[in-house]
Amino acid sequence: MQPSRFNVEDMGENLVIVESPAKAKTIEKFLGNGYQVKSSFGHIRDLSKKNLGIDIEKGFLPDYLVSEDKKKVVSELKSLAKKADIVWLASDEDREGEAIAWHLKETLGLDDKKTKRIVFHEITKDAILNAIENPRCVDMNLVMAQQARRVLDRLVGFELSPILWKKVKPKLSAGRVQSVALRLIVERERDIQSFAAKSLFRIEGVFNPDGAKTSVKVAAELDEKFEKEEKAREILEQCSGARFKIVSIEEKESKRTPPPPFTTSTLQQEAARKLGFSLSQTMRTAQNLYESGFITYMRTDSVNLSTLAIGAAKKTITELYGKEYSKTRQYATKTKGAQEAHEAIRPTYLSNQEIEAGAQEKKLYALIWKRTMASQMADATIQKTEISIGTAAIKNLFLATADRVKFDGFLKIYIESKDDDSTDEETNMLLPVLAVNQEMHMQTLKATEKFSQKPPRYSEASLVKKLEELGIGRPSTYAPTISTIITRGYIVKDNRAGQERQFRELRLDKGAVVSKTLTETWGAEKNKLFPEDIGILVNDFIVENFGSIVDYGFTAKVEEDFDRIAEGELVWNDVIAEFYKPFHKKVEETLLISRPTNAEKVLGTDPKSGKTVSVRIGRFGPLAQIGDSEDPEKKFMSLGKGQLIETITLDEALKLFDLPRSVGSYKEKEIIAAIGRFGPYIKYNGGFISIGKDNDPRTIDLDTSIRLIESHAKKESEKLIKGFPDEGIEILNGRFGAYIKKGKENFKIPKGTDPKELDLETTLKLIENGGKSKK
DNA sequence: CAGTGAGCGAGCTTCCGCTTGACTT
Repeated sequence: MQPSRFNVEDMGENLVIVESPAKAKTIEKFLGNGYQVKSSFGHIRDLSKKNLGIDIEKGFLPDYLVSEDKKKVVSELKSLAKKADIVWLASDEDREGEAIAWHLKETLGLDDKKTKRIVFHEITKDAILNAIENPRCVDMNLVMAQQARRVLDRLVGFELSPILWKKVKPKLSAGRVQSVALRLIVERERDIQSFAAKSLFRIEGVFNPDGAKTSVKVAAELDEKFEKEEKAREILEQCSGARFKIVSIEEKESKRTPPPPFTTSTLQQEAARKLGFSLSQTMRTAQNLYESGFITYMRTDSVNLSTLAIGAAKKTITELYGKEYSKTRQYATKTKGAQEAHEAIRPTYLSNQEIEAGAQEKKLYALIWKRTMASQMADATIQKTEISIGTAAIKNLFLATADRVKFDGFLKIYIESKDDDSTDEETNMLLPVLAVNQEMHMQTLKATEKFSQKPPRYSEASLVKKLEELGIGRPSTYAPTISTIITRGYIVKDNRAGQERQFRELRLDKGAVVSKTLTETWGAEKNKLFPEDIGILVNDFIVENFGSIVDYGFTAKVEEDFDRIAEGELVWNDVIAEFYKPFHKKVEETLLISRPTNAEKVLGTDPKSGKTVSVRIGRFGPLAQIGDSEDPEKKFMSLGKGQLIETITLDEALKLFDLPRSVGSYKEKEIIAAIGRFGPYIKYNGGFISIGKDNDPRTIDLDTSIRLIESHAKKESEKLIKGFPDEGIEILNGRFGAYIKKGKENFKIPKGTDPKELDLETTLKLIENGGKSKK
């Protein structure tokens, strides 16, 4: 099936190297005989990890090494390259891709004569054959721009992190991207803590055009809100018994356009909002879809669709919904610093509305299919009706609006979700036919106290959105960056219970205003990002000393320089030198100034003992302390979940010391209740039993504790399936099924083996060749 | 694998971006 111009005799042996193995497989099919397509699995070399991996004296000369896990790939590519007549470097067409091509050329020892650099924007036979006919050389300006990026990140990361080890705690980290992500979280938390909610009275009435005859209702809201309850009451009183009529009716038509196809960032956001997926879940599932050939590449910042895909969308939309639903659109990427080496994320075959795959894969595929299709569909036409209702009794007007979809267009299959989960207030989906001056009967009227909303906490997905807006980070690093600042203990992804708050409601009832105080729950958080004390400490330290690095515009600024290096207008190590001189000076200064990074905060005095109560970060995390450091009787307690040094009150700190507490005794042994690292627990007979969310260690009673102890003992007794005491081997029932335990190590049991039937010989064999599980 | 909270002081930790497996007690 191959075209004659590419037959074996003409071209000899050809080796094509791409970045991803899934891509390699597809391309090999298109090229056929004489072409072997292999993958480099991304970058093959990186800066040495010893010291900086950069010789600053020699103009920031990088010391590149083949990474340990890439040695196999590199040696395989080397031997294939030796046999090949031509090596085609087909890595992505962006800064990183160009660098990969150059590193391959250097590492494989390819000479210019037999090396060709090619790029293609879509994986179709035409595009690939066209690329092969138009080869070029490796663009060294672009490679040097990547080198500048790499060296800058290494300098920042490997000079800032050690300052933290010395001043705060070992193993901490800082970097151009992660430190900004942390800053966003810490600053947002402070905004939330300092936010003072204001309340306003909102007045809502329900009107009916013909008294009690029909059930058609118009819900309308007064065009003014009031700070004072008395003012709201006054309005309600004035409206009592008043005659209302329609003052105006306005009709407006508006269009809504579909959102562009998915990029990594928008896919992560929508999968979180619509499917409740975490970032890592989305990326893992998308990877599966990509490897099975269902979707295009999932790490992209491009909203571009190939002409092939646009054609397929037009055909499928016309078939499924009719010609009037199709509208061909080309989207332009607006994101800062986008490199657009790939297409948008879309189904490889748009005619496949559904696929055979796992449950998560199916759901994510359906989302991608709908979004891609919607992006090629017609605008929706919305008819908006605005009615105002007035009375001679007050100067204000009541306003009612209704949206009616005249033509659904793309809304037929896709509605984009919003970040804030504020529910839309009752809207009138259908307004009855009404006329100006028509009389309206007031059915109900009420005033409700509504509080202003605090700024929303970031979720993983909304943090990615913010980072992308700032041009910080890349599609391949959004999820790992957030994982890093969680692993460092800077932030947590957590749920928090809401608090109760009272609000007032006034209602007009038979001509009189009746008021009551009601209670609502507010501020509950699910899967949101919260800073931890150590994160706040590290952030403040970096903002104070290295504000320019965590400036929200820093990355955008250096990206401009990288672009100019790529254009050949600047020399890469000049750019680095200019940055490094003042940066390194500040590093040295900061190391010299020994400053107390961990000053304790005094909360007040313990009324019981008269001793000082303080909070600080200890060796094992944040703690509260009663009594000063010289006090031999001083007491410590770890802070609980959600408590921060910055915000904890004296009362909250004192409460911590209510635990551990003795619940009573059972079979002559004492039961102690407390809160540990894994949540609340009771301790009995030397063992720990988790008591779960439903029990509070401060109030748990003896009966409940005994029940928990008994059920725990029963579970423990069922844990041991079999034992070989002489060898110190046990076969146990664990969370993931049966496993073998020898000493402190665990071993797997292959599927299909009945653990009860295992004899010593096979068990020993399993231990010997069976994969040891870590830890 | 939980309740601690000082300690002799070797050698280690760490960045961002490109890619997939190996792995889960």
